[in-house]
Amino acid sequence: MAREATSDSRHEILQAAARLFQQRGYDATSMNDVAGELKLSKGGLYHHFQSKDEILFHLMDHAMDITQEQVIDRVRDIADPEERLRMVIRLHIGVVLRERDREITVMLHENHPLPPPLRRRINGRKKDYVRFVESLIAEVQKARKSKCTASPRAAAFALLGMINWIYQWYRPEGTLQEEHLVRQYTAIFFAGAFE
Amino acid sequence: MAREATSDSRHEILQAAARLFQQRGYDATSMNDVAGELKLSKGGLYHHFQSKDEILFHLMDHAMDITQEQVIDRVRDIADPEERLRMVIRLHIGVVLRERDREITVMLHENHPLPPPLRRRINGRKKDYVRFVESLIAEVQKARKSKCTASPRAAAFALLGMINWIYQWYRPEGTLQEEHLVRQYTAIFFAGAFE
DNA sequence: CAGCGGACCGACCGGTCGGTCAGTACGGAA
DNA sequence: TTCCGTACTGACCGACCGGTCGGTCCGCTG
Repeated sequence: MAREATSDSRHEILQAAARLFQQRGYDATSMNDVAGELKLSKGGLYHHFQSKDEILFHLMDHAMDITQEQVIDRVRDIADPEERLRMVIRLHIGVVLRERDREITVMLHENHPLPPPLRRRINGRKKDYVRFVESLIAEVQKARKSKCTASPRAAAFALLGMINWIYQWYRPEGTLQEEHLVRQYTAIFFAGAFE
Repeated sequence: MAREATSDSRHEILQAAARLFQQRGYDATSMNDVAGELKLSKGGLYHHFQSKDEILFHLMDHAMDITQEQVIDRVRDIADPEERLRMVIRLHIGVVLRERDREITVMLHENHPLPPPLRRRINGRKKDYVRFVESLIAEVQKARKSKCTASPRAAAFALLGMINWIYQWYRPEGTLQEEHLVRQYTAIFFAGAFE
């Protein structure tokens, strides 16, 4: 009971913080701003978290949890590597665009220097994800017996770059909708922009 | 004389600010930090610029000048659209990686809310550049008589995303060097990751 | 009922921020 | 020599920052 209430509070704080950090940026958001969003004082905030840094860390760590659950775990059972990669592209775009998952864009954008141990943990998880995409690309290249002009590493960075950059320009009310984006990005990555 | 000296000072201030903003971020860099880099007091800084915002604006505006000079102006005389696009990719990557041009990554990363007129000017110039790339892609598609599976707009965003994201992970001491990057990104964008 | 402990408030801390301003040093024009 | 504009200093301002702390409220347990 008590534990759950605490956990709920922490979760609500993280949600409010994610929304504000995404809108105004981490540095430009004060702890008073976060407290004001909830029915809480700044002091009350520090009952749940030790520091502003800790909030950012948990936000980012949660963003990596979301990526794990919403992307990696959901493609595990797809046998064909190419289909798996196509689904990764679709799901990863979905996670970046989903308005509910604001933690993702906060994690993508903020590079506030966390205390080294925390920073290492987040960076490690990010690198794991890059390696996951990289090895999947390598698998597809192998299955297709392609000439391998592109190294899996560079291809992974290119793919993650084009998807992760979306948050910089995407507007839900714009003409480019999620399904179009998925199809076009997939086509470009698999066959280039001119096939 | 006097005007040139002033102009020189402003330029030096912008350079120092660009370096610090890139390293620590705009919000985390104080005007004292900037002054400390030069032989100047904070008050002296305000003799050359009205506000911290104004420095950021001129930094970003200069970043767009660099893009204009180092990319757009240098491909104007290339007749073949495909060759022109290949050169744009090469030059744009060069600008993002060049350590001298720190303004570029500051402009790419910071989204501090500038006063609306200034914000509009920067956003306008950014959009102009996207349109430049977009129309170049359309031209290449036309010349190649390609089936046009990808809309030029989405392709432009994809290309700019994969290139602009580079600053997030690139380390000069790493194994992926500029020339490799240029060749692989060009290959991927033209023919996909598996041809 | 007592009393304990988690949740929370709000005043407060030292420090830093962006920005201001009176004053000064100085080079050149008159 | 006087005077003026430019470049610049350094002390200073009010606002606000992240974080702390003594104390209060209240539901649960015994």
